[in-house]
Amino acid sequence: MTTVLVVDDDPKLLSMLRRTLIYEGFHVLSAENGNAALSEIQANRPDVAVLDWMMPGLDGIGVLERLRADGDKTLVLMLTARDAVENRVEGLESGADDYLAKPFAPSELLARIHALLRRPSVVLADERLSYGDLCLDPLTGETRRGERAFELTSKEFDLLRYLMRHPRQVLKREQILQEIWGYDFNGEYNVLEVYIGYLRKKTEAGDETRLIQTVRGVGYVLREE
Amino acid sequence: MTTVLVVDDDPKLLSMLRRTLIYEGFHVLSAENGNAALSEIQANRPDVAVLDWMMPGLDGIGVLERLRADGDKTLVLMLTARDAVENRVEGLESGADDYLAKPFAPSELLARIHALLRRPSVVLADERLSYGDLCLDPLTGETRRGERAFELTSKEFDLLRYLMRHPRQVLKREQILQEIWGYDFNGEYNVLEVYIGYLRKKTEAGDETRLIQTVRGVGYVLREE
DNA sequence: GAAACGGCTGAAAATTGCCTGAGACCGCAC
DNA sequence: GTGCGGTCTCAGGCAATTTTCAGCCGTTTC
Repeated sequence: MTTVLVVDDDPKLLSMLRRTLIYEGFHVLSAENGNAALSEIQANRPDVAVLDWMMPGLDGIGVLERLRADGDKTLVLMLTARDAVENRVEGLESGADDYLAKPFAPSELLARIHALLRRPSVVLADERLSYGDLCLDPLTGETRRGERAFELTSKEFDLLRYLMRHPRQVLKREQILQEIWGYDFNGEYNVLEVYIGYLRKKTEAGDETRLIQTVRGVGYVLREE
Repeated sequence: MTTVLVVDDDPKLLSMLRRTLIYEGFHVLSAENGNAALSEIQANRPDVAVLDWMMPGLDGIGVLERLRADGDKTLVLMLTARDAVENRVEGLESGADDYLAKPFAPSELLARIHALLRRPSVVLADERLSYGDLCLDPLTGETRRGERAFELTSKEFDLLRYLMRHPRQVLKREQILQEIWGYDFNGEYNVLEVYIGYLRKKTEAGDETRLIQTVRGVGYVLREE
Protein backbone atom coordinates (compact mmCIF):
# COMPACT_ATOMS: atom_id res chain seq x y z
CA MET A 1 0.00 0.00 0.00
CA THR A 2 1.16 3.52 -0.65
CA THR A 3 2.30 5.41 2.40
CA VAL A 4 1.93 9.17 2.68
CA LEU A 5 3.39 11.34 5.41
CA VAL A 6 1.65 14.63 6.15
CA VAL A 7 3.39 17.31 8.13
CA ASP A 8 1.66 20.43 9.37
CA ASP A 9 1.74 22.33 12.63
CA ASP A 10 -1.98 23.10 12.48
CA PRO A 11 -3.74 20.15 14.14
CA LYS A 12 -7.06 20.92 12.49
CA LEU A 13 -5.62 20.91 9.01
CA LEU A 14 -3.56 17.86 9.83
CA SER A 15 -6.54 15.81 10.85
CA MET A 16 -8.48 16.93 7.82
CA LEU A 17 -5.64 15.81 5.59
CA ARG A 18 -5.35 12.52 7.37
CA ARG A 19 -9.00 11.81 6.84
CA THR A 20 -8.92 12.71 3.18
CA LEU A 21 -5.92 10.52 2.52
CA ILE A 22 -7.10 7.55 4.52
CA TYR A 23 -10.43 7.75 2.75
CA GLU A 24 -8.55 7.56 -0.53
CA GLY A 25 -6.92 4.36 0.63
CA PHE A 26 -3.46 5.55 1.55
CA HIS A 27 -1.55 4.43 4.58
CA VAL A 28 -1.05 7.70 6.44
CA LEU A 29 1.68 8.87 8.80
CA SER A 30 1.74 12.33 10.30
CA ALA A 31 4.00 14.72 12.12
CA GLU A 32 3.54 18.19 13.58
CA ASN A 33 7.00 19.57 13.08
CA GLY A 34 10.09 19.25 10.97
CA ASN A 35 12.15 17.11 13.28
CA ALA A 36 9.38 14.60 13.79
CA ALA A 37 8.96 14.57 10.02
CA LEU A 38 12.60 13.68 9.47
CA SER A 39 12.49 10.79 11.87
CA GLU A 40 9.25 9.49 10.43
CA ILE A 41 10.75 9.57 6.97
CA GLN A 42 13.86 7.75 8.04
CA ALA A 43 11.99 5.20 10.10
CA ASN A 44 9.05 4.45 7.86
CA ARG A 45 10.04 5.54 4.38
CA PRO A 46 6.77 6.93 3.07
CA ASP A 47 6.30 7.06 -0.67
CA VAL A 48 5.32 10.71 -0.56
CA ALA A 49 5.78 13.44 2.05
CA VAL A 50 3.39 16.38 2.11
CA LEU A 51 5.24 19.18 3.88
CA ASP A 52 3.98 22.50 5.12
CA TRP A 53 6.34 25.23 4.02
CA MET A 54 6.02 27.37 7.13
CA MET A 55 6.28 25.77 10.51
CA PRO A 56 7.80 26.82 13.81
CA GLY A 57 11.26 25.35 14.27
CA LEU A 58 12.49 23.32 11.32
CA ASP A 59 10.22 24.27 8.43
CA GLY A 60 9.29 22.46 5.24
CA ILE A 61 12.14 23.87 3.23
CA GLY A 62 14.52 22.93 6.01
CA VAL A 63 13.30 19.35 6.03
CA LEU A 64 13.53 19.21 2.27
CA GLU A 65 17.07 20.49 2.22
CA ARG A 66 18.18 18.04 4.87
CA LEU A 67 16.64 15.18 2.94
CA ARG A 68 18.18 16.10 -0.37
CA ALA A 69 21.52 16.77 1.27
CA ASP A 70 21.43 13.17 2.49
CA GLY A 71 20.60 11.98 -0.99
CA ASP A 72 17.10 11.02 0.10
CA LYS A 73 14.76 11.10 -2.86
CA THR A 74 11.43 10.70 -1.14
CA LEU A 75 8.81 12.52 -3.19
CA VAL A 76 7.95 15.84 -1.60
CA LEU A 77 4.82 17.86 -2.14
CA MET A 78 5.23 21.27 -0.57
CA LEU A 79 2.27 23.18 0.82
CA THR A 80 2.61 26.92 0.83
CA ALA A 81 0.39 29.72 2.02
CA ARG A 82 2.32 32.22 0.03
CA ASP A 83 1.69 32.45 -3.63
CA ALA A 84 4.24 34.90 -4.83
CA VAL A 85 5.93 33.41 -7.86
CA GLU A 86 9.40 33.74 -6.37
CA ASN A 87 8.57 31.47 -3.50
CA ARG A 88 7.13 28.78 -5.67
CA VAL A 89 10.22 28.91 -7.76
CA GLU A 90 12.39 28.65 -4.69
CA GLY A 91 10.43 25.63 -3.57
CA LEU A 92 10.93 23.74 -6.80
CA GLU A 93 14.56 24.74 -7.11
CA SER A 94 15.33 23.41 -3.67
CA GLY A 95 14.18 20.01 -4.73
CA ALA A 96 10.47 19.71 -4.06
CA ASP A 97 8.73 17.48 -6.55
CA ASP A 98 5.66 19.65 -6.61
CA TYR A 99 3.96 22.34 -4.59
CA LEU A 100 0.42 23.31 -3.82
CA ALA A 101 -0.76 26.74 -2.68
CA LYS A 102 -3.14 26.99 0.26
CA PRO A 103 -6.01 27.03 0.28
CA PHE A 104 -6.59 24.01 -1.94
CA ALA A 105 -9.37 21.56 -2.57
CA PRO A 106 -8.80 18.08 -1.16
CA SER A 107 -9.40 16.64 -4.61
CA GLU A 108 -6.52 18.66 -5.91
CA LEU A 109 -4.18 17.35 -3.27
CA LEU A 110 -5.17 13.82 -4.21
CA ALA A 111 -4.67 14.52 -7.89
CA ARG A 112 -1.20 15.88 -7.18
CA ILE A 113 -0.23 12.90 -5.12
CA HIS A 114 -1.43 10.51 -7.79
CA ALA A 115 0.47 12.49 -10.38
CA LEU A 116 3.65 12.24 -8.31
CA LEU A 117 3.23 8.52 -7.90
CA ARG A 118 2.77 8.09 -11.61
CA ARG A 119 6.09 9.64 -12.38
CA PRO A 120 8.45 7.27 -14.08
CA SER A 121 11.02 7.44 -11.33
CA VAL A 122 8.37 6.16 -9.00
CA VAL A 123 7.65 3.09 -11.03
CA LEU A 124 10.88 2.02 -9.46
CA ALA A 125 8.45 2.84 -6.80
CA ASP A 126 10.08 1.79 -3.70
CA GLU A 127 13.21 3.52 -2.91
CA ARG A 128 15.72 1.52 -1.02
CA LEU A 129 14.34 -0.25 2.03
CA SER A 130 16.27 -0.85 5.17
CA TYR A 131 15.72 -2.18 8.63
CA GLY A 132 18.62 -2.33 11.04
CA ASP A 133 21.58 -3.50 8.99
CA LEU A 134 19.36 -5.24 6.48
CA CYS A 135 19.04 -3.45 3.14
CA LEU A 136 17.08 -4.22 0.05
CA ASP A 137 17.07 -2.19 -3.11
CA PRO A 138 14.09 -2.96 -5.30
CA LEU A 139 15.62 -1.06 -8.15
CA THR A 140 18.84 -3.00 -8.49
CA GLY A 141 17.62 -6.10 -6.74
CA GLU A 142 20.52 -6.02 -4.34
CA THR A 143 20.19 -7.29 -0.81
CA ARG A 144 22.67 -6.92 2.00
CA ARG A 145 23.05 -7.62 5.67
CA GLY A 146 25.63 -5.04 6.73
CA GLU A 147 28.52 -5.52 4.34
CA ARG A 148 27.56 -9.03 3.33
CA ALA A 149 25.60 -9.11 0.10
CA PHE A 150 23.41 -12.08 -0.67
CA GLU A 151 21.14 -13.27 -3.46
CA LEU A 152 17.45 -13.98 -3.35
CA THR A 153 15.12 -15.72 -5.74
CA SER A 154 12.16 -13.68 -6.84
CA LYS A 155 9.66 -15.20 -4.42
CA GLU A 156 12.09 -14.73 -1.57
CA PHE A 157 12.60 -11.18 -2.70
CA ASP A 158 8.89 -10.41 -2.79
CA LEU A 159 8.43 -11.85 0.63
CA LEU A 160 11.33 -10.01 2.22
CA ARG A 161 10.26 -6.78 0.60
CA TYR A 162 6.81 -7.21 2.00
CA LEU A 163 8.18 -7.74 5.49
CA MET A 164 10.46 -4.75 5.14
CA ARG A 165 7.65 -2.51 4.07
CA HIS A 166 5.95 -3.26 7.35
CA PRO A 167 8.71 -3.36 9.90
CA ARG A 168 7.77 -4.10 13.52
CA GLN A 169 4.30 -4.93 12.39
CA VAL A 170 2.93 -8.40 12.99
CA LEU A 171 1.75 -9.81 9.68
CA LYS A 172 -0.79 -12.60 9.71
CA ARG A 173 -0.06 -15.71 7.71
CA GLU A 174 -3.17 -15.31 5.56
CA GLN A 175 -2.31 -11.70 4.94
CA ILE A 176 1.15 -12.66 3.69
CA LEU A 177 -0.09 -15.57 1.60
CA GLN A 178 -2.72 -13.35 0.10
CA GLU A 179 -0.22 -10.65 -0.75
CA ILE A 180 2.63 -12.78 -2.06
CA TRP A 181 0.95 -15.91 -3.34
CA GLY A 182 -2.51 -14.53 -3.95
CA TYR A 183 -4.07 -17.63 -2.48
CA ASP A 184 -7.48 -17.64 -0.95
CA PHE A 185 -6.18 -20.81 0.34
CA ASN A 186 -7.61 -22.50 3.43
CA GLY A 187 -4.66 -23.98 5.21
CA GLU A 188 -3.02 -26.00 2.44
CA TYR A 189 0.63 -26.73 2.51
CA ASN A 190 3.36 -24.87 4.27
CA VAL A 191 4.97 -22.82 1.53
CA LEU A 192 5.21 -19.81 3.75
CA GLU A 193 7.14 -21.57 6.50
CA VAL A 194 9.48 -22.98 3.92
CA TYR A 195 10.19 -19.57 2.49
CA ILE A 196 10.61 -17.98 5.89
CA GLY A 197 13.17 -20.69 6.45
CA TYR A 198 14.98 -19.82 3.23
CA LEU A 199 15.04 -16.14 4.15
CA ARG A 200 16.37 -16.81 7.62
CA LYS A 201 19.09 -19.00 6.24
CA LYS A 202 20.18 -16.23 3.90
CA THR A 203 19.75 -13.26 6.21
CA GLU A 204 21.60 -15.00 9.03
CA ALA A 205 24.25 -16.77 7.00
CA GLY A 206 27.02 -14.77 8.69
CA ASP A 207 25.82 -15.54 12.23
CA GLU A 208 23.87 -12.34 12.48
CA THR A 209 20.96 -12.00 14.88
CA ARG A 210 17.52 -13.13 13.82
CA LEU A 211 15.36 -10.39 12.28
CA ILE A 212 12.39 -12.44 11.18
CA GLN A 213 10.54 -13.47 14.31
CA THR A 214 7.67 -15.89 14.40
CA VAL A 215 4.53 -14.99 16.32
CA ARG A 216 3.06 -18.31 17.20
CA GLY A 217 -0.49 -18.81 16.03
CA VAL A 218 -0.49 -15.55 14.09
CA GLY A 219 2.31 -14.94 11.66
CA TYR A 220 5.68 -13.21 11.45
CA VAL A 221 7.30 -9.87 12.28
CA LEU A 222 10.42 -8.13 11.16
CA ARG A 223 12.01 -6.96 14.40
CA GLU A 224 15.26 -7.12 16.26
CA GLU A 225 14.97 -9.03 19.45
CA MET B 1 21.85 19.22 -25.04
CA THR B 2 18.37 19.15 -23.65
CA THR B 3 15.60 19.54 -26.21
CA VAL B 4 12.31 21.19 -25.36
CA LEU B 5 9.26 21.28 -27.58
CA VAL B 6 6.83 24.16 -27.09
CA VAL B 7 3.36 23.98 -28.52
CA ASP B 8 0.98 26.93 -28.57
CA ASP B 9 -1.37 28.36 -31.15
CA ASP B 10 -0.60 31.93 -30.14
CA PRO B 11 2.45 33.01 -32.20
CA LYS B 12 3.31 35.83 -29.83
CA LEU B 13 3.41 33.58 -26.80
CA LEU B 14 5.21 30.92 -28.77
CA SER B 15 8.02 33.21 -29.76
CA MET B 16 8.32 34.55 -26.23
CA LEU B 17 8.66 31.01 -24.96
CA ARG B 18 11.20 30.13 -27.60
CA ARG B 19 13.34 33.10 -26.66
CA THR B 20 13.18 32.36 -22.96
CA LEU B 21 14.13 28.73 -23.45
CA ILE B 22 16.89 29.36 -25.96
CA TYR B 23 18.32 31.99 -23.68
CA GLU B 24 18.40 29.40 -20.94
CA GLY B 25 20.43 27.11 -23.18
CA PHE B 26 17.85 24.61 -24.35
CA HIS B 27 17.53 23.30 -27.85
CA VAL B 28 14.04 24.40 -28.82
CA LEU B 29 11.48 22.91 -31.19
CA SER B 30 8.06 24.40 -31.68
CA ALA B 31 4.68 23.61 -33.13
CA GLU B 32 1.46 25.55 -33.51
CA ASN B 33 -1.04 22.74 -33.24
CA GLY B 34 -1.57 19.31 -31.83
CA ASN B 35 -0.84 17.28 -34.93
CA ALA B 36 2.39 19.09 -35.63
CA ALA B 37 3.29 18.48 -31.99
CA LEU B 38 2.78 14.73 -32.31
CA SER B 39 4.96 14.44 -35.35
CA GLU B 40 7.68 16.60 -33.79
CA ILE B 41 7.66 14.38 -30.75
CA GLN B 42 7.85 11.21 -32.78
CA ALA B 43 10.51 12.56 -35.10
CA ASN B 44 12.75 14.40 -32.68
CA ARG B 45 12.02 12.94 -29.27
CA PRO B 46 12.36 16.07 -27.16
CA ASP B 47 13.16 15.62 -23.50
CA VAL B 48 10.23 17.76 -22.44
CA ALA B 49 7.08 18.93 -24.22
CA VAL B 50 5.36 22.10 -23.08
CA LEU B 51 1.76 21.85 -24.31
CA ASP B 52 -0.96 24.44 -24.37
CA TRP B 53 -4.17 23.01 -23.04
CA MET B 54 -6.52 24.83 -25.35
CA MET B 55 -5.80 24.89 -29.04
CA PRO B 56 -7.94 24.68 -32.14
CA GLY B 57 -8.07 21.15 -33.54
CA LEU B 58 -6.18 18.58 -31.50
CA ASP B 59 -5.63 20.24 -28.13
CA GLY B 60 -3.05 19.66 -25.40
CA ILE B 61 -5.05 17.02 -23.61
CA GLY B 62 -5.64 15.25 -26.89
CA VAL B 63 -1.95 15.16 -27.66
CA LEU B 64 -1.21 13.94 -24.17
CA GLU B 65 -3.74 11.17 -24.37
CA ARG B 66 -2.41 9.98 -27.69
CA LEU B 67 1.10 9.93 -26.36
CA ARG B 68 0.28 8.00 -23.23
CA ALA B 69 -1.93 5.62 -25.14
CA ASP B 70 1.10 4.78 -27.26
CA GLY B 71 3.18 4.22 -24.18
CA ASP B 72 5.19 7.34 -24.87
CA LYS B 73 6.64 8.70 -21.67
CA THR B 74 7.95 12.03 -22.86
CA LEU B 75 7.74 14.50 -20.00
CA VAL B 76 4.79 16.81 -20.46
CA LEU B 77 4.26 20.20 -18.89
CA MET B 78 0.75 21.41 -19.54
CA LEU B 79 -0.10 25.10 -19.85
CA THR B 80 -3.60 26.10 -18.95
CA ALA B 81 -5.42 29.39 -19.06
CA ARG B 82 -8.16 28.13 -16.83
CA ASP B 83 -7.55 27.88 -13.19
CA ALA B 84 -10.60 26.08 -11.94
CA VAL B 85 -9.44 23.28 -9.74
CA GLU B 86 -11.28 20.63 -11.75
CA ASN B 87 -9.32 21.37 -14.87
CA ARG B 88 -6.01 21.20 -13.16
CA VAL B 89 -7.06 17.95 -11.65
CA GLU B 90 -8.12 16.60 -15.01
CA GLY B 91 -4.80 17.59 -16.50
CA LEU B 92 -2.77 15.73 -13.93
CA GLU B 93 -5.03 12.74 -13.96
CA SER B 94 -4.70 12.32 -17.67
CA GLY B 95 -0.99 11.85 -17.37
CA ALA B 96 0.69 15.25 -17.49
CA ASP B 97 3.86 15.40 -15.44
CA ASP B 98 3.13 18.92 -14.29
CA TYR B 99 1.00 21.89 -15.23
CA LEU B 100 1.37 25.63 -15.10
CA ALA B 101 -1.45 28.15 -15.07
CA LYS B 102 -1.29 31.16 -17.37
CA PRO B 103 -0.26 33.80 -16.87
CA PHE B 104 3.07 32.71 -15.47
CA ALA B 105 6.48 34.23 -14.98
CA PRO B 106 9.15 32.92 -17.39
CA SER B 107 11.31 32.08 -14.42
CA GLU B 108 8.60 29.82 -13.15
CA LEU B 109 8.42 27.92 -16.39
CA LEU B 110 12.16 27.41 -16.27
CA ALA B 111 12.00 26.24 -12.70
CA ARG B 112 9.34 23.71 -13.62
CA ILE B 113 11.28 22.39 -16.54
CA HIS B 114 14.40 22.01 -14.47
CA ALA B 115 12.37 20.23 -11.81
CA LEU B 116 11.08 17.77 -14.40
CA LEU B 117 14.54 17.16 -15.77
CA ARG B 118 15.95 16.53 -12.35
CA ARG B 119 13.95 13.37 -12.18
CA PRO B 120 16.39 10.51 -12.22
CA SER B 121 14.80 8.63 -15.10
CA VAL B 122 15.57 11.33 -17.58
CA VAL B 123 18.53 10.43 -19.71
CA LEU B 124 19.70 12.78 -22.32
CA ALA B 125 19.52 11.31 -25.74
CA ASP B 126 23.00 11.12 -27.17
CA GLU B 127 25.48 10.87 -24.41
CA ARG B 128 28.28 8.35 -24.75
CA LEU B 129 27.52 5.44 -22.51
CA SER B 130 29.88 3.20 -20.66
CA TYR B 131 29.75 0.57 -18.00
CA GLY B 132 32.91 -1.09 -16.83
CA ASP B 133 35.01 -1.63 -19.94
CA LEU B 134 31.95 -1.68 -22.16
CA CYS B 135 31.44 1.46 -24.27
CA LEU B 136 28.78 2.50 -26.69
CA ASP B 137 28.58 5.73 -28.62
CA PRO B 138 25.04 6.45 -29.76
CA LEU B 139 26.25 9.09 -32.19
CA THR B 140 28.82 7.11 -34.14
CA GLY B 141 27.35 3.71 -33.39
CA GLU B 142 30.65 2.37 -32.12
CA THR B 143 30.75 -0.34 -29.51
CA ARG B 144 33.78 -1.66 -27.67
CA ARG B 145 34.68 -4.00 -24.88
CA GLY B 146 37.98 -2.59 -23.66
CA GLU B 147 40.15 -2.40 -26.77
CA ARG B 148 38.12 -4.88 -28.75
CA ALA B 149 35.59 -3.17 -31.01
CA PHE B 150 32.60 -5.12 -32.26
CA GLU B 151 29.60 -4.59 -34.51
CA LEU B 152 25.95 -4.70 -33.59
CA THR B 153 22.83 -4.83 -35.69
CA SER B 154 20.36 -2.09 -34.99
CA LYS B 155 18.07 -4.11 -32.74
CA GLU B 156 21.03 -5.34 -30.77
CA PHE B 157 22.22 -1.78 -30.51
CA ASP B 158 18.90 -0.49 -29.22
CA LEU B 159 18.76 -3.21 -26.65
CA LEU B 160 22.29 -2.72 -25.40
CA ARG B 161 21.80 1.02 -25.26
CA TYR B 162 18.70 0.55 -23.19
CA LEU B 163 20.55 -1.69 -20.77
CA MET B 164 23.41 0.75 -20.56
CA ARG B 165 21.14 3.63 -19.77
CA HIS B 166 20.02 1.76 -16.71
CA PRO B 167 23.13 0.12 -15.35
CA ARG B 168 22.73 -2.05 -12.24
CA GLN B 169 19.02 -1.66 -12.51
CA VAL B 170 16.87 -4.74 -12.89
CA LEU B 171 14.78 -4.30 -16.02
CA LYS B 172 11.66 -6.35 -16.33
CA ARG B 173 11.09 -8.33 -19.50
CA GLU B 174 7.85 -6.50 -20.30
CA GLN B 175 9.53 -3.19 -19.71
CA ILE B 176 12.26 -4.07 -22.19
CA LEU B 177 9.90 -5.52 -24.77
CA GLN B 178 7.73 -2.47 -24.45
CA GLU B 179 10.64 -0.13 -24.88
CA ILE B 180 12.53 -1.88 -27.68
CA TRP B 181 9.86 -3.82 -29.53
CA GLY B 182 6.84 -1.73 -28.57
CA TYR B 183 4.80 -4.86 -28.01
CA ASP B 184 1.53 -4.58 -26.28
CA PHE B 185 2.41 -8.15 -25.99
CA ASN B 186 0.13 -10.86 -24.69
CA GLY B 187 2.63 -13.62 -24.15
CA GLU B 188 4.73 -13.45 -27.32
CA TYR B 189 7.64 -15.65 -28.15
CA ASN B 190 11.15 -15.31 -26.95
CA VAL B 191 12.73 -12.63 -29.08
CA LEU B 192 14.18 -11.03 -26.04
CA GLU B 193 16.08 -14.11 -24.88
CA VAL B 194 17.41 -14.59 -28.37
CA TYR B 195 18.72 -11.07 -28.54
CA ILE B 196 20.20 -11.26 -25.09
CA GLY B 197 22.00 -14.32 -26.38
CA TYR B 198 23.33 -12.41 -29.39
CA LEU B 199 24.54 -9.57 -27.18
CA ARG B 200 26.26 -11.92 -24.80
CA LYS B 201 28.00 -13.68 -27.63
CA LYS B 202 29.33 -10.37 -28.90
CA THR B 203 30.15 -8.72 -25.60
CA GLU B 204 31.97 -11.80 -24.37
CA ALA B 205 33.62 -12.87 -27.61
CA GLY B 206 37.10 -12.34 -26.14
CA ASP B 207 36.42 -14.40 -23.00
CA GLU B 208 35.50 -11.35 -20.99
CA THR B 209 33.31 -11.65 -17.92
CA ARG B 210 29.56 -11.63 -18.30
CA LEU B 211 27.97 -8.20 -17.93
CA ILE B 212 24.40 -9.02 -18.83
CA GLN B 213 22.99 -11.02 -15.96
CA THR B 214 19.64 -12.71 -15.99
CA VAL B 215 17.30 -12.25 -13.07
CA ARG B 216 15.18 -15.32 -13.25
CA GLY B 217 11.47 -14.65 -13.35
CA VAL B 218 11.99 -10.93 -13.71
CA GLY B 219 14.32 -9.77 -16.44
CA TYR B 220 17.91 -8.72 -16.93
CA VAL B 221 20.51 -6.42 -15.37
CA LEU B 222 23.71 -4.90 -16.59
CA ARG B 223 26.13 -5.61 -13.78
CA GLU B 224 29.53 -7.08 -13.17
CA GLU B 225 29.39 -10.15 -11.06
C1' DG C 1 2.50 -37.19 30.95
C1' DA C 2 0.16 -37.87 26.62
C1' DA C 3 -2.00 -35.96 22.85
C1' DA C 4 -2.73 -32.23 19.85
C1' DC C 5 -0.98 -28.33 17.70
C1' DG C 6 2.00 -25.38 15.17
C1' DG C 7 6.10 -24.55 13.16
C1' DC C 8 10.77 -26.02 11.26
C1' DT C 9 13.74 -28.71 8.12
C1' DG C 10 15.51 -31.69 4.51
C1' DA C 11 14.77 -33.78 0.50
C1' DA C 12 12.43 -34.98 -3.58
C1' DA C 13 8.98 -33.92 -7.10
C1' DA C 14 6.86 -30.74 -10.04
C1' DT C 15 6.99 -26.76 -12.44
C1' DT C 16 8.68 -22.94 -14.72
C1' DG C 17 11.70 -20.15 -17.24
C1' DC C 18 15.77 -19.56 -19.90
C1' DC C 19 19.18 -20.79 -23.38
C1' DT C 20 20.46 -22.61 -27.67
C1' DG C 21 20.52 -24.18 -32.42
C1' DA C 22 18.18 -24.49 -36.55
C1' DG C 23 15.71 -22.56 -39.79
C1' DA C 24 11.84 -19.53 -41.85
C1' DC C 25 10.79 -15.14 -43.45
C1' DC C 26 11.57 -10.57 -45.29
C1' DG C 27 13.51 -6.73 -47.55
C1' DC C 28 17.34 -5.13 -50.00
C1' DA C 29 21.34 -5.05 -53.16
C1' DC C 30 23.24 -7.00 -56.93
C1' DG D 1 16.01 -14.08 -59.55
C1' DT D 2 19.64 -14.97 -56.16
C1' DG D 3 22.17 -14.17 -52.18
C1' DC D 4 22.66 -11.94 -47.91
C1' DG D 5 22.08 -9.97 -43.47
C1' DG D 6 18.89 -9.09 -40.13
C1' DT D 7 14.92 -10.43 -37.53
C1' DC D 8 11.88 -13.59 -35.62
C1' DT D 9 9.76 -18.43 -34.57
C1' DC D 10 9.97 -22.74 -32.59
C1' DA D 11 11.15 -26.96 -30.02
C1' DG D 12 14.21 -29.52 -27.04
C1' DG D 13 17.05 -29.68 -23.18
C1' DC D 14 18.55 -28.14 -18.94
C1' DA D 15 18.67 -26.02 -14.54
C1' DA D 16 16.79 -23.04 -10.98
C1' DT D 17 12.84 -22.18 -8.48
C1' DT D 18 8.80 -23.43 -6.30
C1' DT D 19 5.91 -26.66 -4.12
C1' DT D 20 4.95 -30.83 -1.78
C1' DC D 21 5.43 -33.93 1.90
C1' DA D 22 7.00 -36.52 5.83
C1' DG D 23 9.26 -36.48 10.07
C1' DC D 24 10.85 -33.99 14.02
C1' DC D 25 10.64 -30.90 17.89
C1' DG D 26 9.01 -27.64 21.21
C1' DT D 27 4.57 -25.80 23.36
C1' DT D 28 0.22 -25.88 24.89
C1' DT D 29 -3.80 -28.27 26.54
C1' DC D 30 -6.12 -31.56 29.01
